[in-house]
Amino acid sequence: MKIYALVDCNSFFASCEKVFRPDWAEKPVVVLSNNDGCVIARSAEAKPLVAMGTPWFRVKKTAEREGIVVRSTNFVLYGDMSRRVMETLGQWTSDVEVYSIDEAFLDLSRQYQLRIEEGKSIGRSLAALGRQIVETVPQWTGIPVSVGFGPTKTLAKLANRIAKERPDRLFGVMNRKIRERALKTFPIGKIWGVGRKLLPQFERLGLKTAWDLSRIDPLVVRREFSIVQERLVRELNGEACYGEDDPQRKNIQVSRSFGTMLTDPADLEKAVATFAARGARRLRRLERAASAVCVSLRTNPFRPDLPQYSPSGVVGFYRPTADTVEILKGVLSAFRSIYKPRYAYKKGGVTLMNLVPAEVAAAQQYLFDEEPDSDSPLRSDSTSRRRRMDLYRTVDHINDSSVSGEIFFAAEGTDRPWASSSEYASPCWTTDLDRVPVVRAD
DNA sequence: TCTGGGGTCCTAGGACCC
DNA sequence: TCTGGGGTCCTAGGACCC
Repeated sequence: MKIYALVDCNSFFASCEKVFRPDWAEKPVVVLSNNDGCVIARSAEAKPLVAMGTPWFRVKKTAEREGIVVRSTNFVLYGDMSRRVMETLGQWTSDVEVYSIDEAFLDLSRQYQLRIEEGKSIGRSLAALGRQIVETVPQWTGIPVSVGFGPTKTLAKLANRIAKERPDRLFGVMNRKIRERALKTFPIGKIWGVGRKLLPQFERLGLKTAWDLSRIDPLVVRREFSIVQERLVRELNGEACYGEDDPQRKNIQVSRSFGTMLTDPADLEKAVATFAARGARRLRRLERAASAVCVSLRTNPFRPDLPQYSPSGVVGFYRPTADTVEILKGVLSAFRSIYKPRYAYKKGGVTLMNLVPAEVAAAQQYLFDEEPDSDSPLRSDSTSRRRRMDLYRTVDHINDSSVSGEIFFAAEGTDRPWASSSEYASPCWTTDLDRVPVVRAD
C-alpha cells in the first residue's frame, strides 16, 4: 500500500505577501493576476469579502471600502518562497514531488512499509509527522501549510481539502472507516479532477458525494466517460493509479496580455521577440532544445464590438535548438505569416514545442554537421552555433545575477509599448539585495 | 477605461500503410 | 454486384489542474 501526504500552502501568494509585512498579519490581502486583471489569491480574511477570479476593476471600490490590501503578482518572490518551503519538506523524506508552486506530494510508503507489513497501526505516527510539518514549515519559512494523508494522490488531495477547514490543519483518510465517513460528506464537485463540465454530468446521474462516485463500477464509468474518470473512481477506492510520474516538459510557453491594445506590427514584434528570448533562456536552464516554435496572437475577446482574430503559426527547426538567434528568426517568420493589419491585438505568446534533451540536439548536430542549404535563412553552421551557445552561457549568467537583465537582443526593442501594468507590486524581499528587510536592534 | 498564465492528458478523426 | 482489417501517427479540441 502507498502512503501519500499532500502538503499545500494556505493562500500561498497572499501568505508570501504577508511574510515581510507583519503589520498585514490580520488584514485581508488579495493578489492580482498579470496586468492587475483578476483576483487570483486571497488571504483567509479576504475570502468572505472578494470572490476568486473577479476582475479587479469590479471589486476595486469594495476593496478600498473594506480596507483590503491589494498586491500585483510578484512571481520572483513566490518562486523563492516556494523553493524554501520545498527544501524544508526535504527534512522528512527525499521523495518530494513538487506538484505546483504551492503544493507537494510526499511519498512516505517506503518509510512505513515495514510497520504496515507487520500489521501495526500507523495512524498515530502519521499524525505526529503531520503536526511536525504544520508547525515547522511556517516557523522556518513564514508560510502556513495544511497536510492531508491518503493511500492515493486523489485521497491525499481530498484529505487536504478537509484539513484546510480544521483548526489543526491536518487530516488523514488512511483508515477505512474514517475514509468512508469523509467521502460521504465530501461534495463531488470538489474532487480533484471534477471540473466545470463534469460536475453537472455527475449530478444528472444523481451523484452528490465522493462516496456516491466511488460506488460506481469503474468499467461503467469508463464506458460512459473515459479512462480519466475510471482512474478517478479507482483512486477514490484506494487503488493508486497516479504513480511517481516524472514526465519531462514538452512545451515552454511565454505569453502576456498587453497593457493596451496594439496595432503597430513593430510593437508586436518587440513583444514576441521578448517572449522568445525569455523562452530560450528557460530552455537552456532546463537543458532542453525545441523542435518547433509557435507564435499566437489574440484580439480582445471582451470587446465584441471590435473585429476578432486569434491566429497562430508554427515554424519547425531543421534540428532542435536552444539558440536564441535561431528561435528569434523562427518566431519573427511565424509572426509575419499570421499578422494582419487593422486588428487591435491584446495578447501574444510564444510556445517552444516538442522539447528534447539538449544532448539529443547536440548529437544531431554532430551527425548532421552540414546544412542542406547553406543559403537558408536559418543557416547556422555548427561552429558558429557552438560559439553562440558559449556566449549564451555567459550572457545567461550575467542576466541571472543581475536584477533587471541588462543584456538583451535588439529585436526585443529598447522600449516596451506592450508592457502590462502592475500598480501594486511588492518588493523582491528575498532576491534583491537592496530590498532585503533590515531589522534594527534599537 | 479595466477581464491571467502555464501546463497536462485524452479522444476522435483523418491520413497513411500493409 | 459484392469493396477488409488492423495498425500507426498526427492534430485539433476538450477538459482539467494550479
